[in-house]
Amino acid sequence: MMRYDLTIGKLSAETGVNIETIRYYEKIGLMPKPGRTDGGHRIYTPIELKRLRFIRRGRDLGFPLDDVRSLLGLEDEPPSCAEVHTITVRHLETVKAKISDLKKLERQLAKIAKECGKGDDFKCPVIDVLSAQ
Amino acid sequence: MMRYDLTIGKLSAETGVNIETIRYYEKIGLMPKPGRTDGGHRIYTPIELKRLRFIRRGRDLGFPLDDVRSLLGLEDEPPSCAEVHTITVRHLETVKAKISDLKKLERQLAKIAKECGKGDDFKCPVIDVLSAQ
DNA sequence: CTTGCACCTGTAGTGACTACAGATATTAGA
DNA sequence: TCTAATATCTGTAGTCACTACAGGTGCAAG
Repeated sequence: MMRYDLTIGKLSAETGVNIETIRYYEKIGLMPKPGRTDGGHRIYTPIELKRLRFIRRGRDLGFPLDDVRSLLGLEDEPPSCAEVHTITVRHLETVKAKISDLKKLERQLAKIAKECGKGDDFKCPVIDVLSAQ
Repeated sequence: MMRYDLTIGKLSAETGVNIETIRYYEKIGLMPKPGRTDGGHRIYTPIELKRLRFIRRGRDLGFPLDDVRSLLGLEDEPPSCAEVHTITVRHLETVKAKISDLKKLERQLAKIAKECGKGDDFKCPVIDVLSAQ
């Protein structure tokens, strides 16, 4: 007899979230404790599928799990749009800051990489930069 | 009698690397085991100071510790300029990839953040995006 | 000689998973 | 119905690069 329940494997396939990760989300309280078969296997409902999709999208947008938790309304109540806005803008700022840091890095690396690889082992510009007093 | 030896605290102040981090580098073999006072405190030489500066600069350039290890020549021999070039270019590529990922994120976040915060709690665009089927 | 700071070791926590090991459940096919 | 293959279970440890204790000892200045 074929079961139409959502096993963890199907949930994983459906959402693209690793099985281990789903269990991890349950452990940290991001996903609810699901029902179980007589044998102890997890079975999920479409509500839980929706929730995992929500989490997945949040993660795809780079929100840390604590933000996702807030967005899900697990802290206290579902957040107001203003609260959501605050969380989103704050996250956007950290993304921007990371980009600017990485661009600085990129310029430095590109500069020394360009000099490098020209053969002279006794005066490598990368090693020079790293060794500079 | 004042000692002119480099204690771990001075080394830390000199390089900007945390004391705990210095001990961690020692534990993972990135920094050598230094001399000790009779009482067991670490004492460093200028050679070790130079090495830590090298590591610090490598980290500032975003190289993972394993790359720094290679650049220091701790794997086998000191790397040739060509090897250094390979490591640097590979790192540069991952930096570029990260930037492009983050820019994609930035655009998505900016777009939904702009829609959001306009007051309507029943149709928040961020929550909408996350909840989309 | 005391006081206060620096330093010691060892362990656990961070974020967000991932990777086992060793056991049990379930399902598809014969 | 039995069996073999696959799926899932729990629990722990590992990843990266640190950081943060706790509880103890060393050392230098006044």
